[in-house]
Amino acid sequence: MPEDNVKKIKMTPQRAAILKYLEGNTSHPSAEAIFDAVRKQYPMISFTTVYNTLQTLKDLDRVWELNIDDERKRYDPNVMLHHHLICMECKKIVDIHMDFQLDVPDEKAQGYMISGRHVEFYGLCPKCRNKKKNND
Amino acid sequence: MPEDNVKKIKMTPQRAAILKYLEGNTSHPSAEAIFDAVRKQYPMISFTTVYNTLQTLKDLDRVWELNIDDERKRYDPNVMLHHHLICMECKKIVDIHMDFQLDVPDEKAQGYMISGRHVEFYGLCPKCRNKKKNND
DNA sequence: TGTTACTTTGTAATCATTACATATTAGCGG
DNA sequence: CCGCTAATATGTAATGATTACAAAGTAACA
Repeated sequence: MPEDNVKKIKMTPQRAAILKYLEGNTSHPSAEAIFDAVRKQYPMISFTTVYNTLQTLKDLDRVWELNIDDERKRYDPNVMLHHHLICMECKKIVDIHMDFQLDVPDEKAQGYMISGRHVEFYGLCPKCRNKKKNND
Repeated sequence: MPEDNVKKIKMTPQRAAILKYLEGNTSHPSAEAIFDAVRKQYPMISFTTVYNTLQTLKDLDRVWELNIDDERKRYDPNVMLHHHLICMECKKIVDIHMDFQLDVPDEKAQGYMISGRHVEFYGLCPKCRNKKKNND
């Protein structure tokens, strides 16, 4: 039978609520955003639980911790290779699904063993472009 | 005559010391690393001055603030387009000078105006590779 | 159903960074 | 060279995100 390659974690209502919120979520939420969202369904959840759960999911490679936002960590349940575009104004992050050629030849790798790659694009989202335009 | 395209800032001993430390520096120092280094030559400098100066230099596009390290901001005096490789173990960052094709077609840009791009590579530096090996 | 290791919770601590009030000074005009 | 003023430096306090910890609770296995 096909092996289930998703490692088991002890399932709790809190974790279920967090996982449900993250499932298919492409908003790249911060821990706080996750906390606020989950709290609506599960008011007694604590912030620490959100952090603990995110740490656990990260260790199991079930979420990706993004450092792209300079103000806070953001989390992405999509752990397949993809890239991101961040609005420098409002910090909204969207996915870029493109297959860039990102091979680094040994002589440029300086002895590092490279295991991950990620392209960040910086710009202005449609809303913030408009705001800027109207302020001119 | 050729216009000097470097905007003037009021020069102080503190700023001179910070600039001197950053000049040609490829270690991608944190604010704390800059503070520690500059303090050796200029013991009375305050941490706040380092942050203030970095903010000023950032506004003038004379340094690049990197969010690649999840623990702290790192600063890079080289503002020409280049990329980075970070050791997931010790957080050492090295430059990758390569010219990747990173154009995003309009239909993938989701209305964003893209003005910057940056590739992050994750891996293990030579030292940390060895440590890992010896622990096996 | 009992046990136990794993989780949750709340609070306190930590760490990086920013805010602010006060003292100092670079750089300009005279 | 001198004096003025806006910009800067300093120290301390505040902030905000994240982590540590101890005590109480519970999922999941036998």
